[in-house]
Amino acid sequence: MKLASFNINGIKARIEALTLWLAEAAPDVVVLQEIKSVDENFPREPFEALGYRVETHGQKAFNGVAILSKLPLSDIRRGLPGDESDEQARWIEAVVDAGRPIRVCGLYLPNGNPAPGPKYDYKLAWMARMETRVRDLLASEEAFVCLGDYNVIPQAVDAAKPEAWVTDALYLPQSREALRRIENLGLTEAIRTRLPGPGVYTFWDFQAGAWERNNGIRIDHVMLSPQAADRLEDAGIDKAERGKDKPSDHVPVWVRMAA
DNA sequence: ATGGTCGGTCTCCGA
Repeated sequence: MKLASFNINGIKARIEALTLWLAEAAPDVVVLQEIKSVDENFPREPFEALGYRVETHGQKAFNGVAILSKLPLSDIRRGLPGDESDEQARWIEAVVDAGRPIRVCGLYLPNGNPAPGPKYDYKLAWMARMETRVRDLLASEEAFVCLGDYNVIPQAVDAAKPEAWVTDALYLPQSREALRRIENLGLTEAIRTRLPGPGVYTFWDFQAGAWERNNGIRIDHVMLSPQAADRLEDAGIDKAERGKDKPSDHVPVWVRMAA
């Protein structure tokens, strides 16, 4: 089974690039971030035509996540637990009924800039809530995967120019520490196990010729529970997508698991 | 040294 994550930066602008990639990469399940659409306006048809079930958790203009799956889904949940007042659509999860079930959590972690400030406080609070959710899932001992746009550069090796990020919410020590707290609960980051770097990136800014200069960062991650890590076969990054027509600023990341 | 680009949208905000 192949699972993927792709921050598409607007579903309406990405229908063509996304359908072309899906036809070529053929993931069984893909989680999307930044759909920037309400559920009612999400263009389901082109994806259903490719054999995908479509589950969205959208909001107007910003954020928004989705799961596309060729396999049946159950226990679909929208929103990260822990704050009833949080209206930002950044978390969706479901159990994929593969040969053995696996829970898939698709996440769009807050950017947090400018830091310090209320947006950074929200990022850190959101990460604390995610830590709680991961603790609860680990206690269940089920196989699960948390994948998406984490908006955290884990280490200096994960940026072409780490010195340019030292005051940025994506790289501040507190952000990286919060990410380590989650990972150190017992998760395995699948992409790094196969592609340790340096020079392995998942995002290149639209500005200042970042792609042409390979001025990238690694911020899209795939975290596996111990039971899921046992089933990891391969992982990768579809870097070529960034060089195609009308690309997102992120590229897809994927893992292949034993069924 | 600093400006540069996207997407979505109550013409500027978020990234």
